[in-house]
This record gives sequence, C-alpha cells and structure tokens, in this order.
Amino acid sequence: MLDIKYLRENLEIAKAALLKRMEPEKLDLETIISLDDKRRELIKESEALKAERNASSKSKPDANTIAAMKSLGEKIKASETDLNNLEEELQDKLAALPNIPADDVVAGGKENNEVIFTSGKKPEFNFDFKDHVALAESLGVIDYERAAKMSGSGFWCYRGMGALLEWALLSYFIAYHTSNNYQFLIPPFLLTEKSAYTSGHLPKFRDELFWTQDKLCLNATSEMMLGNYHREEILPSDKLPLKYFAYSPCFRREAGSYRQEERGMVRGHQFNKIEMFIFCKPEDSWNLFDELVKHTEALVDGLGLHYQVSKLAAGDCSAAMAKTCDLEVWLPSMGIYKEVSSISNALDYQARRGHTRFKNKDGENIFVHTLNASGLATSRLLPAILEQNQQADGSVKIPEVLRPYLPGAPEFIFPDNAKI
RNA sequence: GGAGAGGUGGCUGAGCGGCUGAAAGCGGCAGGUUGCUAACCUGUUAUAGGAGUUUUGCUUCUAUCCGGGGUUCGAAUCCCCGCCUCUCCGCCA
Repeated sequence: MLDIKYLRENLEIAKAALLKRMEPEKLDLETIISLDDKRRELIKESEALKAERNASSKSKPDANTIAAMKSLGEKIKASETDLNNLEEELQDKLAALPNIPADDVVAGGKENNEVIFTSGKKPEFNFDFKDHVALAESLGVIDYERAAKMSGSGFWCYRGMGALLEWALLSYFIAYHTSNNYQFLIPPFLLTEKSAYTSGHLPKFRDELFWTQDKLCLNATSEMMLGNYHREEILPSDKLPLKYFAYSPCFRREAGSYRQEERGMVRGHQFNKIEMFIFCKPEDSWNLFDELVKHTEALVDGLGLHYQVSKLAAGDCSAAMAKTCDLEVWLPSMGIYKEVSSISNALDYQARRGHTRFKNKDGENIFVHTLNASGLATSRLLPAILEQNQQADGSVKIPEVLRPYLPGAPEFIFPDNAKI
C-alpha cells in the first residue's frame, strides 16, 4: 500500500510514475485525495464532538447535562459511521493502487522487458533431442499418469531418481543459503485470509488459491508466509537486515491455463520452492536487491544451466513491487526461457500493509523495506536440467553440485527399462 | 468435539461504571552522587491519527487495556460474538 501522505505531497511525481504501469483511465489519484480531504473534515468534526463529551464525563454530570449528552452521543455515532464508511472507501481505493515503479524501471508491459544478463550458451545437440516429458518418461523419474489417477490433472509424482534429484536440488539450495547466513524457516502451509490480504495476494488471486472448509488457503508461495512473519512488529534496528529463506510446496489452481507451452512440469497445481526474504532498513534495500540477484545467479551457475536475467517493465511487475528481475532458464524443446526465480523489491509497500517497522536513531517507528526472491523454484529447473544435459544415449548428466546429495554420487541418470 | 481458566504498557502485575493512558515494581533513557564497579537519588519513559504553530521542536484534541458489536449521559470495568493461550476429558488414517 502506498502512503497517502506521500501521494498528497508528491501528486504529480506519483502520477507520472504510476502511469508507467497503469492505464491512464484507471488512475484517479484526485478522487483519492479528495476522499482524504473529506476524511480529515469528518475526523475534525467527530473529534470535536468527542472532546465535548469527554469534558463533561470527567465527573458525575447533573440531569440537564445527561440529557444534552444523550443527543450528543447520537451525533457522535452518526458522524463515526460516516467516517468509517469513508475510510473503508479510501482504503479500498488506496489498496488497489500498485507500488510506484523504481526510476530505472521502464514503462509498459511484457514487451518492454529487457534482458540484462545472459549466462552460458544454448546447448547444441547433434542427435534427436527429447523434451523433458519424454525424458522424464524414459528415465522413469516422473510419473504423470498415476499422479493424475490420484489427484487429477495438473499434478505429477516424483519417482526414484526423480524424487532424489528433487530433494538434492532443495538440499543444495538450503546449504547455499545457510552458508550465506540466511535463516531457514519451514512455515505452515495453510494461511488465513488476513495473511493473504497482507501479503497482497488477495483480493486479486482469490480464484487462484485452494481453500479449505476452515477458511484457510493453501500456500501459493512462501512469500505469503514470510511477508506476515513479522506482521505488527517493531523490529530491533540492530538486527536488521533480517535474512530468511523458507521451503514450502506451492499450491495453485492455475484455472484454465493449460497450453501446449506449459506441458509437463512447467505449470502445475503443486511445486516446491525455496524463497528468500529480507526485512531491511530503507537505505539498504537496493544493495540487498543486487545481492539477491547475485545469489539466484550463483545457484543456477552452480547447476551449469544456460539462462538469462530480465528486468521487467513496470506493467509486468506484480503490483506490490517497485522493481522485479526474472531469472529464466532455457528449455530447448520449447525454444524459450522459463522463469525459475523472480527477484523483487517492494520498498515499504508490503511493510505498510503488515505494519512491520523498526525504530530509527531518532526513536521514530519507520516501515522496513521488504525484498523477496525465489531461490529457487524446482519445477522448471528439473525440466531444464533434463533437457539441457541430455546425452545421445538417452541418459542425462547430473550437475556436479547435486551429486553429493545423491546416493552413490552418480554422474548420469540412465533410462529405466525395468520400471513398471 | 466437550468442560473450564485466562488475554491490561518493553516485562511482571493492580484496577471500584466517571477525576484511569492506566497504580506499583522491573527494565530502558538522561542527569546526580561516587577512587572504579555495584548500590543509591532525581527526572523521564507507548503507539497511531487530526488540528494549530513562531515548523524538525512545541501546544492541543481524538483513539487505543486481544478484535468486533452492544448497553450507558459515560466502559479496561457490564452484555454478546469472534480470535488466541492454558488445563482437563474425548477423538486421532
């Protein structure tokens, strides 16, 4: 959420910046400001009435005063109702505004995304290469059919070497983040509606979430959890920045999104992800943003995959974020790069919603900045590893960093002709 | 799922429907005392939002005792609903 005071004082700057990501006809800051003007008037009015009441309630009033206060009480109630309605309207309008894009974020949508870094080269195959679905089938690492039988479409079951490889990836990430002094959290995988609002995923993604009969929803990214971790807290300033990473499965309905381009594990209802999350002082957030980009790059470099990093245009960043970079791995069978990590700086936008603050030198409570980055989502890495590392004989070379986490530290996965 | 107990400032913990933003203690901060430390003494000590102002300080008002409603001229205090914590019983692939 943006700061109404900031908007009042920097109307033109804010407007210009927001237009980088919004349609002009959808941006109406003037209405918001005038609602706030009205809100201030009502506060003045209602507080004057209350002051009057408080003045005569300091001691026992006489009969006349009691009669007068009775009608005053009704006025107060009416004025409070007006104020509440108005505040709700203002909050809704304010909450619907996206974050102000950072200065170096260009205007427009996806088409203006800019590749800022490329690592490695597209692998070339002098044989008929397979896509990851075919590879997973012949290697016996993923069981799509039985997963569909158990859970319906959009799920898969890791099997044997596939399950071990998935676990190895997670272990590799965990070891990496731990060595960088990020603290490991395994959060609950169900969260309350309030938490989903605070994280900014509601109301927008209501239909994308799975809901339980207890009005809890399944975690769709642990960013939802981590953003709430220090909700309504004043963090000790000497403990900042607080660096966390969390593991969680992520559940998404992905209603109606199936396309040929998203076969296999590229998009599903459940996948594993490790998420980095930082709470920091405002002056540190852009340095930490760069740090997060470096960490995600280092993880993919370690796996030896070809990838690119894109800086997203304003319209393609999620609403809470001032700037986002995506790290995308190359999927040869599709001829495209697919996102495995999204690195974002929310500035104080999320913290304002969650009331996460710290005390600065002058004793003032200031909203922290929050950043998050996947580190990483496995469901597109495994396809990239299978496809980019496939050999002429149908085997797949296992990235060296993962071998220590696999029994016998194997160099290759071979087709499994004995599977049932 | 059933029965009960509870939730008050940074912490412990009082609290009678009105003079209680809230006693007392602890802690924190500033100062004093003091060879040093400890002890002691004095003062100070929440957050948010309005308004004013000689505008970075100060004045003033309002709200906040888990949250939301209600009763009342007036609620930390009484009533209802919810959330959370604890105890006991039941259930538990």
